[in-house]
Amino acid sequence: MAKDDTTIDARPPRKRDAAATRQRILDAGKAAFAEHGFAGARIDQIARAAEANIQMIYRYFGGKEELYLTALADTYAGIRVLERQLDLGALPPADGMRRLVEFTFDYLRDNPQFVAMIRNENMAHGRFVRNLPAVSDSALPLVETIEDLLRRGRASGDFRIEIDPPQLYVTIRSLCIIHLAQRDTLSVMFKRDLGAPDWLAARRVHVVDVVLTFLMADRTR
Amino acid sequence: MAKDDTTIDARPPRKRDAAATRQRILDAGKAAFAEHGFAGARIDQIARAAEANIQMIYRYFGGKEELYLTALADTYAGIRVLERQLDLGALPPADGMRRLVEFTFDYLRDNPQFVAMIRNENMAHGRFVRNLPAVSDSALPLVETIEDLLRRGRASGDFRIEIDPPQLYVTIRSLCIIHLAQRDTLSVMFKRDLGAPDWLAARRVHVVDVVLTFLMADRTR
Amino acid sequence: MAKDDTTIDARPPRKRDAAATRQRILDAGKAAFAEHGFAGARIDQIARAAEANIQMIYRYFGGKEELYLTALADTYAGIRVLERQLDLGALPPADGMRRLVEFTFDYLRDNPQFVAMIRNENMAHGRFVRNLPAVSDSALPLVETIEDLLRRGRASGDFRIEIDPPQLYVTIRSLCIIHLAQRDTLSVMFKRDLGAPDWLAARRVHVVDVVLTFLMADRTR
Amino acid sequence: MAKDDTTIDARPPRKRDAAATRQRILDAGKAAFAEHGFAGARIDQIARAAEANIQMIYRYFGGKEELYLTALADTYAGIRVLERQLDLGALPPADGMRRLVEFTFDYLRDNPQFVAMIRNENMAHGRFVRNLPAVSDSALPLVETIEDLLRRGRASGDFRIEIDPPQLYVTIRSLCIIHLAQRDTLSVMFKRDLGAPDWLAARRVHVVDVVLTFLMADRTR
DNA sequence: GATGAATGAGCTTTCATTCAT
DNA sequence: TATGAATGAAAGCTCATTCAT
Repeated sequence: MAKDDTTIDARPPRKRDAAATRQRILDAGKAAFAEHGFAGARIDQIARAAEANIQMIYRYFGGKEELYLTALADTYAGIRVLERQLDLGALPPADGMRRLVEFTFDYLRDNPQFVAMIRNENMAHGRFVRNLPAVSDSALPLVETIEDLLRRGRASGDFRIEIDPPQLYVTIRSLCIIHLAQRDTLSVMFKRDLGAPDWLAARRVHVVDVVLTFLMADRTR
Repeated sequence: MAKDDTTIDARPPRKRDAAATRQRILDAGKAAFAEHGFAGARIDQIARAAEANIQMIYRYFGGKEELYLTALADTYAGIRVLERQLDLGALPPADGMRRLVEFTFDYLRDNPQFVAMIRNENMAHGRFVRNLPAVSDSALPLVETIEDLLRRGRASGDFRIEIDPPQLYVTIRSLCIIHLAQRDTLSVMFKRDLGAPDWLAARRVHVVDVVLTFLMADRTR
Repeated sequence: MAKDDTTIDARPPRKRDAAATRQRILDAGKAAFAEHGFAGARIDQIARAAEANIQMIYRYFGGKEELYLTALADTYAGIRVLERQLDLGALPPADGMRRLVEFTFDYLRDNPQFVAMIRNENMAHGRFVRNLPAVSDSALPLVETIEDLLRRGRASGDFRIEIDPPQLYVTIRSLCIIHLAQRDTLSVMFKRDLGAPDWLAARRVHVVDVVLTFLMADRTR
Repeated sequence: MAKDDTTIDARPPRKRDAAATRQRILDAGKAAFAEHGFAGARIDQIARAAEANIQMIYRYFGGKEELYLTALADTYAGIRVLERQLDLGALPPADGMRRLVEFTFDYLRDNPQFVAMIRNENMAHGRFVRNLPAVSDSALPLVETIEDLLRRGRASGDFRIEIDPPQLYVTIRSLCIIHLAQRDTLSVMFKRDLGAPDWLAARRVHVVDVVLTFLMADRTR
């Protein structure tokens, strides 16, 4: 009946591993903040979810705010690492751009906590994110990547437009994130679930199409 | 008897106009919810901003939640009305589409409370918006408008692509709203203010370009 | 038996008198702070003692610290008023001095909260008292009174010593307060209760004797 | 194997000396209790100040309360020892009395922790001090000393007054301690620092004068 | 219609203390 | 002997809400 026949109590006696406890708290915090925002997340609920107790949050992080900051930094760290591993320099520009869009789309789709944290931050008017170097420095490599793709694309004749890299990235980001960041309102509006797999698949194709068409279309005719 | 009409009363001119008081509360509520979200907004602060007192909120709306719901409905009502007045049927399809994009862009730019309420709702997983017919019914005329534009555009040869109207609208919405909904994080990321007038002007041109290019580009070559 | 025969419940239904509630809280606060010090006093216990609830403390005073400050100021206000009513100018200098000492002795004996608050403040290194004008200005009239007595005493030949008024007042204060401020330690030390009426009576005589002898003794012989 | 005697160990020289650790904790405790009182002192802060950790406090003393008791007893032990070494029996009565007052004055001035602990105890209504034989027995030799001085003084004609020895000692103590025990309130009141060296020097002279004048004055004239 | 008084519920944070190695 | 991990209990404070004029 219990999950284990031989032991009476399935629960582990007591975790005495600081790193593990800290990590469980951080994970629980990320989940809670993503789900409820900074103000809405409850410190005792995070502790319970982490199978720890409240005081451990204070011991390991200092307080709710510090835990949030850590969760935020940790969340941003994820995409940063992957973006750097992309290595689009070896691909033909159109392929590289397609790859970048798809990566962005997939990453956001697969990391709802990241999307949620972005929302939190904008709700708080960037109060915390403003002090995270991980965020304010995250654009540079990305912009350089895009710049390189655009340059090579124009050189090869694939891309026929001059475009500010940040402008382009904002567009890519917007196309890839809107159905996640505003999933509920849009889903109600269109009476379909914008998080459903088939819809996501269709949108992925569409988004790539929009971006590449924009870059490659012949406007001279 | 007590209050004498002819004497100058030292007391501040207490508004005895129920409708006006109600409206002031609603406006203050919309501002507060937009600024701080549902959880973050303070009922007493709303009362003070409305130059009313807390109990009036309960009298006129029933509670914080009901006030929020009213504020939400009211906020959504605004765009609905304007969307219906658009009357794009008379314009050539490309012009109509440009008009639609520009209207969307401008409306969102000029109504930050609307953008903020969308964020609130998605943070709350659509808890309130789900029950607002004003929202769930708002897409229909829009979809019909787009359908009409697309049909006419394909007929005229201007538009060379088959596209699901909701998909297109999500794209338009995304391009027009991202720099507002995620203004703070993107501004930190790119070290520039995405709410600045010149940036907005540039983006407006870009957004129209992206949409129209997508629809009009010749993919056959 | 109960205060009213016809009602079942003797408790008043609910106090709706703001001033009375505020006063009850202040009184309870003064008692609690005197008894347990700032850190030791409990906000909920004060509320209960005042037959109010915690939130009223915040409503009327702003917080524990502000309540303490008010209690402190209020406590100091008491002696200030009485000191000003002393009017020793009409008495012969020796009588005036005796009167001052006796007043000081009696006031301190009859106002244990004042003595306790002095202790609190010194324990807190004057953190709160420093910002109370009621305290820092309280010495001036007193010093002037003493100065007048000393001048007149020297002129009449009753007092045969030159003495700094603050120095004298510190001595008077010390003689009158020590058995109260350090009642417990001294009582343990001497195995008798220094708060007992007969001991107090004896000390009162002694204290007056010490001060007057000091002022009037003939040191020339 | 692990720890090598001949190699320089990078680790800080961990004290493996139980007695030394205990002493450091006790010293830190005395300082902390003197500074902040029993309730205000923090157990972890004491541990840190002692360069030990919290658990050592429990190991060596049993808990906060027991540490406080030990600190209290230790503090009282100091003055006891010195008082016994005074040996005033060899001095002429007036000189002996002067010596007693000066010793009391100097000891209190130089041992602020003692003054502070007295305050703590009176704040706690003697809860701890009551059970310390070191305190309740401390008066006896002192009273005997004073009795001897008074007897000899009256015999020699130097002292012209009958006075209860405890009464006199309370007066001496009061004159010597007030500016220390109530330094902050009195300093604020008189707008001068009662702990300043020159003020202390002046008071020392004054205090001796008050006591000796009281004892030696001719009241018969 | 409007307002001061009162309250229930909950939240973050702190502190002394004990457990396990 | 020493230390990192964990916990029970409570404290101060805030917020939405209702009561009584």
